[in-house]
Amino acid sequence: MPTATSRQPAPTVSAEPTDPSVRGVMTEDMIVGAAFEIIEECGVDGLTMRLLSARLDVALGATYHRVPNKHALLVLVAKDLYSRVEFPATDVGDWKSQVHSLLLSVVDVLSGYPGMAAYISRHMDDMAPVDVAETLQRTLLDASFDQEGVETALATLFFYVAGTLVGGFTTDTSPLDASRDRVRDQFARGLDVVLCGVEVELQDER
Amino acid sequence: MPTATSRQPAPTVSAEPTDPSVRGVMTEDMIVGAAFEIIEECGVDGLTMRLLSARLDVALGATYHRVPNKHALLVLVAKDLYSRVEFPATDVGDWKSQVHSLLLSVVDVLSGYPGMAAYISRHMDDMAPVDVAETLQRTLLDASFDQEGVETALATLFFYVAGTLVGGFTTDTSPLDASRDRVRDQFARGLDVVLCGVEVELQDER
DNA sequence: ACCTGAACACCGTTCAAGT
DNA sequence: ACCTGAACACCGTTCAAGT
Repeated sequence: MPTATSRQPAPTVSAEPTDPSVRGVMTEDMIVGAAFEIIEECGVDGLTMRLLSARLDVALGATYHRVPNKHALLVLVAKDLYSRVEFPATDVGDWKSQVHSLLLSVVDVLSGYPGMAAYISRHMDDMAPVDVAETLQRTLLDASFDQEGVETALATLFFYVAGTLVGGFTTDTSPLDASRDRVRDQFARGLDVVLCGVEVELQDER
Repeated sequence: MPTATSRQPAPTVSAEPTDPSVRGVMTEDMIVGAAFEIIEECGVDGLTMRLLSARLDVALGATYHRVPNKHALLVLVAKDLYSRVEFPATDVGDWKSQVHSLLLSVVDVLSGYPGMAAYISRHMDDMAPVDVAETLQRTLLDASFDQEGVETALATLFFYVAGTLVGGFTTDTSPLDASRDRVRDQFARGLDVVLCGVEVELQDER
């Protein structure tokens, strides 16, 4: 039975580079975990290789021993975030509700880490959410869109989501959960507007 | 007769803070102008107060004598860019085509300055394009939207535009004009999809 | 193999000192 | 009033040196 498929829970990153049973080693997971904490509190702009090292209680060089640079670290962070996105069941609801809940999950996952979406948007080459994109594409194709329609719909949805994440949620430290909820609701309403436009586009094609 | 109203052309910034006839003074306009050149070539990330001062052939402190800090400079740059946006005539075409051409002008103006849209998105408090927002609001109200509908439509369009600007156009130095045109076309198609959804929303209200 | 910490080449911003 | 340039407090990244 095809149910909702979330991937994995917390900081899971690639294969184990070092045996975690050994005491005193600093794994990639620990670095990514600490990075999450800092980004949550101070945003991506507040994430500093020095601050990160201090929180891990190691020297600056030790962090660089596990992670080649800050960008690579943020790629790992993004990958981990994507693994938390919940993919809706393919047999429940129409394509619109499936796309709606998938993208709402994306926003929920990313909106808790200020500046992350902005960083991802600026580095789409390295950090594109391929699973999400492929799922969206499949969903639209199953809904009998043709290739060109899928392309337009995907780009439109994509830019709408990116815009909300970058512009809607304060990129700096926003301790106001109330405003986050308001933007979330606004996003959901606007998403339905966009999906409505996509549907009309679909009807024109058939 | 209400025709297309562009504001002013190139680097025009506020009132004159110093008499430009005096030799040897460095006006705010000169700083903003040099900033434009650098952003065009190197993006906002490549704009450095030192590089800017070097291009103006003055010491670092001289730049800070005219402009309080880098953020304030970018606010001036944004204001100047907004003045280049072309506002469509209110008596030609329907509301959809008016919104379409206004937002296309916004994209045209901002897409030439890599990283600028991303910076604006992160500092909406200081840098919101008020004229554009007000014009959009009036256009939608004239098209018989109610207050709530206008709000949703505005937010949706806004986020879509922001997403395209931040994600669609490479934020770094993109010497490929071909890809810029492709993204522009894609934006225009997606914008029609969004406007289509907005129109259906309007019909539901009436 | 893993970690340390000084060092390098940058930033934005400030400010005493000059003209 | 306007400008200079050294100085401060940061960055990301590197790398000889230790264990």
